[in-house]
Amino acid sequence: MEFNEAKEKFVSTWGALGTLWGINKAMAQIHAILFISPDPLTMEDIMEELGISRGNASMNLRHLMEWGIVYKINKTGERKEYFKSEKDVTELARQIAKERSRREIQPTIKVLKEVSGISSNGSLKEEEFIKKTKELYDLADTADTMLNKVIAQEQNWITKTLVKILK
Amino acid sequence: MEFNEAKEKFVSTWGALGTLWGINKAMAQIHAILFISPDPLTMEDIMEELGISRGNASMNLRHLMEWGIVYKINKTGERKEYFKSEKDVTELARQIAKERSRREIQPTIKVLKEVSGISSNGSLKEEEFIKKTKELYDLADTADTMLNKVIAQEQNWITKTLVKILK
DNA sequence: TTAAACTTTCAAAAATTATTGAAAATTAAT
DNA sequence: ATTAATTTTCAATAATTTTTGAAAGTTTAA
Repeated sequence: MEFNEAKEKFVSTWGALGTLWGINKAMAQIHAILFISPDPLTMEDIMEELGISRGNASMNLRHLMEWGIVYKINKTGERKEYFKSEKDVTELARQIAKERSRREIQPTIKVLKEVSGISSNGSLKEEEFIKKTKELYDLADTADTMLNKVIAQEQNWITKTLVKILK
Repeated sequence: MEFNEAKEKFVSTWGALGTLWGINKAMAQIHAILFISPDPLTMEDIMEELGISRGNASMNLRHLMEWGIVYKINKTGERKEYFKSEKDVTELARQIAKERSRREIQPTIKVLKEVSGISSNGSLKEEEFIKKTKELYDLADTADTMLNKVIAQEQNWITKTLVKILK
């Protein structure tokens, strides 16, 4: 496989994965080309490389910046804006995990806590509801805590060791 | 908050979370009502409770069965089919993780391995491509391994302890 | 301050995904 | 074998999401 084929394969796979994760294709693909590019790219570069419109590029770059995984840079003496992605994969994983926890897991945990807190009238239906939503609450809370700890900036001895042992 | 309000809130939150995770709303909501129901439900019950069509219920029940988190049961002497969900949250998490790993992470890992294996012509572009896709490969592989180990059926001493320590 | 270079916004169009509903298929009892 | 109960399939429709493109907005330099 030569470079261009590999690049296309990578970009389209990254786009497809994004789609499965609720991130739109253009956003994931823009991230992909920035991630593998040794130099920052302009909006024009991105539009051309992916064959997408200016509006699309602009909006998705904004989203990527909101996620904290793409930065805008200005080259002195140049009018155009350049974009580059977070290059450290650990940091990338951390940002994504953080964002997903904030947007998805935490709101869900909040609702699970609320609804599992109702008082039961003693019926089987209500007892079961409370029991099951409590169990989900515990699961989600554990998962979220672990996600945050494992990904946390300061990797402590335990987690570092753990990664080695588990892998 | 009384039971019906709590139930609706739970069902709709579960549906919304599913959507964010690339699982359609009906599928997630069907799972939700089965999960909190003390008894198995018929397709009719599900259609009525969620206000969805027969075709929709049928297809999404099939998907849930493919995911291994809903089972069909037949009551002796009854024509109708009943459905019940996996009730053990640990098992639920395990099945979901397994399915996602199989459908999403593993195919991605495969592509990353392929594309990072090309031979470079020595240019900065190609060197960077190989370096970055290799890093992603390592990250995805580590994440997948950990996911599988932590969720694995036979929780060993290390993981059990770990969950306690991290939480 | 004007003009050129560039970016953002957003209504409309296109593409994708989910849902319906009715016909076809299946199942089980008579 | 026929019928009635039930489920599945799938083409058509509806809903949602993404993308476009051009007008409006910004920024910088002269």
